[in-house]
Amino acid sequence: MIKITLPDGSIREYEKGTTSLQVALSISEGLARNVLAAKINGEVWDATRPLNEDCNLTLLTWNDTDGKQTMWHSSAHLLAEALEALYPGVKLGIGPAIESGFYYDVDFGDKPITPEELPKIEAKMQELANKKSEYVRKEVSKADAIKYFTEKGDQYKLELIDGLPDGEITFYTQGNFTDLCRGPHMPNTGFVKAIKLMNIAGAYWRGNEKNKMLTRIYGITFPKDKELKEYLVLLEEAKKRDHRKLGKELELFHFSEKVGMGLPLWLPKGAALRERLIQFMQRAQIKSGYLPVATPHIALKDLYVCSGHYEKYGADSFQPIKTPRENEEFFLKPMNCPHHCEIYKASPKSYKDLPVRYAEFGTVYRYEQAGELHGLTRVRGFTQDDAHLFVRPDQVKEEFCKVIDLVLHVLNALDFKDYTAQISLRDKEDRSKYIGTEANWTLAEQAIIESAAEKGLRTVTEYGEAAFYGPKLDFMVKDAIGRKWQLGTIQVDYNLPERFELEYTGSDNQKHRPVMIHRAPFGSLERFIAVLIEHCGGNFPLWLTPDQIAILPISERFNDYAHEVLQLLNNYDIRGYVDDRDEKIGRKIRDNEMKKIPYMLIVGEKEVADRKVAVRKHGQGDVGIFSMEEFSDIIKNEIENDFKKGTVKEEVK
RNA sequence: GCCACUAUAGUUAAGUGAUAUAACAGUUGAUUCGUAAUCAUCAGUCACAAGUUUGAUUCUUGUUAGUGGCACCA
Repeated sequence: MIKITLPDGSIREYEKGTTSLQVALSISEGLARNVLAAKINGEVWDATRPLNEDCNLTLLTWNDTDGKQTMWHSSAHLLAEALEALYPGVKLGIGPAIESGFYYDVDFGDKPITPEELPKIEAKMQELANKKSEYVRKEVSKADAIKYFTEKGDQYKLELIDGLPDGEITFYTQGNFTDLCRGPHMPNTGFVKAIKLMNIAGAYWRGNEKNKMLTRIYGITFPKDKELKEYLVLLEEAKKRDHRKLGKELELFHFSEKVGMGLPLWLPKGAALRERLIQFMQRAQIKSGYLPVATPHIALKDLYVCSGHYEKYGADSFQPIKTPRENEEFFLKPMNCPHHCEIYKASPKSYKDLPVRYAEFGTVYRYEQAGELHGLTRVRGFTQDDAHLFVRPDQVKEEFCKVIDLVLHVLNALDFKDYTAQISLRDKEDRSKYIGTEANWTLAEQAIIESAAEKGLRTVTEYGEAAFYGPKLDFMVKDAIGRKWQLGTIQVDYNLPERFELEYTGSDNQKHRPVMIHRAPFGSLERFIAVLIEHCGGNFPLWLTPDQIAILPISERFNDYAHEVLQLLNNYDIRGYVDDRDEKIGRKIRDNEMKKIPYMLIVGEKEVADRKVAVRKHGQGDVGIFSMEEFSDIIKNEIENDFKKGTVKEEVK
């Protein structure tokens, strides 16, 4: 007999070799019907796998993330089975579950499939699912595994087997399909009741661009048809928040083929938004002891040779601009840091001067490959809210923590709650791509890890994601359709001070090397605004929105009063416009609702007589009649509330 | 850059081997209006280039740009 501990703490005894599914059955038949997999001592197992020792057991259903993942992974196998049935001779790559659904990478040989064929594949999958074929796990020797796939002629699987140790290889079979797979899988294919193959894309085998490109088919499955429908509706809703769509509708920015791809043009309303964000950051930075600096858009090649950027990115940058006579080479600036190093060097520094914090809204240009451009999130010309802190080694952690505060101030002020801080460290094995000494890297990595822990950030650690010159802490936020983007970034750099031979005089009267911290709480303004648009669905916080109010005269007769109201409210720092088009009030309301204007002030006979305004709030409707002073208080309070959430400590120096 | 798909007016779309349709936006005029679309009027386009064809917006090829991925991201 073995003892099985259930999540509620109760312990039950079963015969050795009992499966999780049988355990479920002993609890309730309904539960057993819904069990997709089981978590055994924290590890996800097939529900049909025999249990031979005492263990903790959690049954997993569709309501558990791991349950969903199991079903989606099994669905990938179902897709593969359907593909083998419909397209004999296809070669299979890998087919994992992903955050929403699954994919399978397939080599169709010389006859690629088209999106029109997807419904046919879906139908086949459903047909196979309805057979309720069991997923059967089998441990195989490496030799047998190689034999099987050699006979099948699937070189991709053979390549995968090649990298696996003998004795740890398992096959899973359902129906007529057998795949190399670690598992786990759901008990049988019958759980799949709704299937949607989303799209087809190319993907390099094993993610290496030197390898062949396989066809990747993305799909998702559900245990109920209703859930699929809901999911598709959700996707539609998300598309409505796409910043590219809203940017057009709200007249924020524009791309022109004539100007060039990836080069955003900011329209007046978008520019107004940008300006507000810049002001917001400038205020916070002044409080935190930053010194504004400004640098040109081009610099001599030598600057980037010195910084190391030329060696690393020279070939993948916009190519140099040459002077006609001297033939000097200038590069468009891809970073602000080398310039700031030169500013640091412009005067001798004492240990008493540090930390020095140079801040610049610097516009930089990077040659991004055509295929990677995406709305405002990935562009070729963008503005960073960049700053470089030159600090003594003993100040690194304190300064790092202060920068985290600043980033949190930004995220709080804009109501971002769902973010993760990603700690990017060196690749564990390959260290050839990094420059700088082992000791400095270790110091920097430690500083980041400790600061993040001290600030209580929710972190994920990624090895191999560090910049070539140092580790970093990135704040990752999701867009409307779940794609993750890096916003704020903080990076420790021991390399540039070395390369630029930066120094300060210590209390010992000796020369010392400062440490540099790169930081950009927004990251790039372009990307930040893109994510912000999607985050708030175009309904910006009142302090930020380009137009806070629209004044709507009932008819032409009240236009003069409307303009007078605007003038008065301008004096209270409230901005907006008068909608004095020759339209009926219903029309004006509709149009301004669509433009997501936070407050509409309607003025007619009564309002003129009382010198008041009828206030209508976006998305809520009529909220009553107020005097200008009362209305200004409403606005002021709302803005204050937005800001109460974030705080920046005053810098005392 | 790679794989696949797309390109019709400012926007969103319909359609065709004989130069094309609608809605909204825009113009002009009427209307002077009380909380999500007043009526009428006018105007404007088949991304670009080459080819096939009596004839191409439609078919083919190329270019450019966009979309979904992959790879890349100082």
